[in-house]
Amino acid sequence: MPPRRSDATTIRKITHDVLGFDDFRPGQERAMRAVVGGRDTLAVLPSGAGKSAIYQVAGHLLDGPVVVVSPLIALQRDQVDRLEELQPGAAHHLNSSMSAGDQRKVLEGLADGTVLYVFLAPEQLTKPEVVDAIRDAGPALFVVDEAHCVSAWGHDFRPDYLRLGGVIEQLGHPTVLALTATAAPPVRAEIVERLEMRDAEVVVAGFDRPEIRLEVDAQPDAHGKREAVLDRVLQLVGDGQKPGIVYSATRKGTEDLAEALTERGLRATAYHAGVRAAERDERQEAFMADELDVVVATTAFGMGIDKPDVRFVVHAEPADSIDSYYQEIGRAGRDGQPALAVLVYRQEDLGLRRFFAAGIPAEQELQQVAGLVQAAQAAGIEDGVDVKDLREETGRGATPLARDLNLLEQVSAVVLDEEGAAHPAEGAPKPSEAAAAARELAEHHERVDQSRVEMMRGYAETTECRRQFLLGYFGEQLDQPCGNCDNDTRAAENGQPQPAAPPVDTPFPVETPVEHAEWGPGVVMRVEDDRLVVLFDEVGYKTLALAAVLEHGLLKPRPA
DNA sequence: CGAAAACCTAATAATAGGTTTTCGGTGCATTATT
Repeated sequence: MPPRRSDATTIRKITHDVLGFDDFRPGQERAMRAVVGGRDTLAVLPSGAGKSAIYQVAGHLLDGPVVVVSPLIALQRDQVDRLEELQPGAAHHLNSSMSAGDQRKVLEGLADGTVLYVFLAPEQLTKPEVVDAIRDAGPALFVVDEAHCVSAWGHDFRPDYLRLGGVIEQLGHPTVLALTATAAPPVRAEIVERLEMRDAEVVVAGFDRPEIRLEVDAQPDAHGKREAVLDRVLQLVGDGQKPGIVYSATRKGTEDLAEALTERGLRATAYHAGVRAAERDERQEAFMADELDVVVATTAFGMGIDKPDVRFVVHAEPADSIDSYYQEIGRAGRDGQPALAVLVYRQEDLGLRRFFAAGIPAEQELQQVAGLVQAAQAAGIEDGVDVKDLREETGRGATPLARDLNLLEQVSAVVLDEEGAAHPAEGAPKPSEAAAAARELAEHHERVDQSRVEMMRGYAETTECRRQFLLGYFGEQLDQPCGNCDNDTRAAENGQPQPAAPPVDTPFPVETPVEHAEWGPGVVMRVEDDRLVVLFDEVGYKTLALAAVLEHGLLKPRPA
């Protein structure tokens, strides 16, 4: 159905009347127009760029409620509170922290038109009564907030993210709006694919954060690294550059660093998922209220932290990808004032990231799971196999089992019904064949994930402008070295400013589609003096020496 | 993959040194006890 009022004037008027502002952030208006015009849209916009304004304005112009999928209950609450000020009573969340009665009231409110916005986690959409209620209300817009979770969490941790595409279909495919602050091109492609977005408009804007200075402090050993982290934080806080966040890869690492910083007189605390909920909330609130100099945290600390005056983010270990790293350092300097991102780097620390990126399930395990599902049907069990039963029969944990089932589902061996029970797919291959196909798929994921870790290494070890490296990873070109990273500063001090732009006569400029004999099709992501970074469909990111490429004719241009 | 803990060993007392084993991140929902 064509929208009635999608013109720019109307959008501007609604934005002014409802949200009270007249100037759009980059990309914001374009995304609004696409959504109001009924087009599926992926908006990659920086935090604080008013992503929620996009669906708020659309909510005013469209006919039907807005469904917002949000990964954390805490985020749902924040967003409902914010909307409450603008449109009292229109926004509600729906999750297991509510009484059954309150949950039912929200669904009834959707039916009678009093609830205009509903915020929920993807797990809610596995319940048939929730999906039915939303479908019957005729939703106008389906929003996936923090949409990178689809790719980052869907495969094992929170598999219901991978099923959102099917849910959207069940809802009659309302317009889909996916929102995220960072996503490299392959992550964008996966979001569009998994959500089954049609003819998606992709809006990417405002990636650069020039106010964040980028530094890497390379350290040879564990002790030196620890001291370097502590010294740096003490010095920053001593200079009044606070508050800040220190990221560590392990819970134990956060506890150790927080204790050491406290001993040295700072107001520091650890934050990770092992801290009990009430205590975590207190620590987060203390940080927000400027009662702490520094929070030492795992990745549990982040989404929803929108504090404008964070002055530094120090990493005691590298992140698992540049996507994650950029998201984490992006929490600094949101007020636009200078901020600092330091990665204290040891090569060995990439090992943990490689470990998490690894893990191809044994073919035997996959075969066992596929076999159990088929055997149940052969035995005449109509309801399928419950995931809980599979856990008992295989003795495996929830996370690996979820991954196995996802893989088997993707190779058309297993389907999961609305209750979450597993059935054999129609015309399912034999368990042995399904297992082989699933393993192959897992190998593909692993190659890509490992290549993302390698790109993190590339960032840590590059001698060129770090901002050009980061932005290049996201497919954005920065023509000049930024002058606000350690490499550029060092070059300037040595009287050898970084070379301006890559030579224009390179045979494979950025964005050239190429073909490699072994690795297949890919796209050039980055060009340096003597090497190329190519993103291959099958194996992820690869760095190639330009000399070898030219000498052996490794790459051929490919029609786009 | 790498660090740290746990477990050995060789020796005749306490502990240094080597080998094996374990562990590591993110949250929804649900259910069983206080």
